[in-house]
Amino acid sequence: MPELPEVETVRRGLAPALEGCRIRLATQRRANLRYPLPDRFAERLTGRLVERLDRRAKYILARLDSGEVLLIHLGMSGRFTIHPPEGGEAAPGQFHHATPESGAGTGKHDHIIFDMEDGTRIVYSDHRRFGFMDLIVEADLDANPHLASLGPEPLGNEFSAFTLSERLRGRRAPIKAALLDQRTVAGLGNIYVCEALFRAGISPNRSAASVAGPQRSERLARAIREVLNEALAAGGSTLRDYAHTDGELGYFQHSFAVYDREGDACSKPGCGGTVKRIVQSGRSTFYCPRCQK
DNA sequence: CGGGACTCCTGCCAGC
DNA sequence: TGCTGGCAGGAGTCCC
Repeated sequence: MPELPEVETVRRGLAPALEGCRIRLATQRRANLRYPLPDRFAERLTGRLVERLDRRAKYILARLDSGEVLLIHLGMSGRFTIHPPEGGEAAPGQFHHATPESGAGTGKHDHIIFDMEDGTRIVYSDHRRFGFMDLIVEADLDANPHLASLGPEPLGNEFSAFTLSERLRGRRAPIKAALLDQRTVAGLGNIYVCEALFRAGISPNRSAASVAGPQRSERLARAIREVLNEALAAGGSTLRDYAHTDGELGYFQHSFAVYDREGDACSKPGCGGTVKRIVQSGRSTFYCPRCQK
């Protein structure tokens, strides 16, 4: 689920339940996710006020009144569900709005539980456990290894054709691999890299360096911003009164032009090509060999 | 250093 | 129906 648009959607969904709210009780049901949880993880969260919820790349950052930041990465399968108090009403904008049921948070893969002061229960579950959480002193945040080497936010002001070009120059790796590298641009994953390259008409096999010129880098930078913005809009628009807990977010998956569409006719008007699947550094790439050059 | 292969973990689905 | 292999939205580590 989680590339930038999904993580931002999750952040927005969690915000009403967390921002300005105090954690009455945090519970960890195992000692590790992808990595060991920090010492006394649950105790350090219990009683804390969540002052603000931010996002950087694919990370969610919960700033706490203790001066620490709870860093959250959803990995491949990390999910939050929000369970309003019995008899309570879901705030507008909440997602994964589960019907209040005792037993929420007791599933096999429910690893972390936040019981908020107002009775809302927030459950983090992650069946593959590629996600992780950490607690970091706020002053040390920028130096944190997870965050320190991240490239620019693609929807932020510092991202442009020029900054993209600078980060592609001289790199011999395929552009597909370079874009998955979070040091190039932060927040892209397999889906949106495929989609952005399709929109830009750039072959995933082309070397990163060969995309560093002004024309291609401009097209690619624009395509990245476009696809992320559209996905964000699709995710956000369907989150309101979203009533499932199956982890599906938004409906942008119906708008994929190439991702998971092997064998389909290319959607570019007049192209006539067929979407192909190849494997690059162990991961599927979908593209149209006809119009992506 | 850059880049590619491998790794972690579990679930699901197609194919036999 | 049941088993097997392949694949899944990520990214750190190791090795050349």
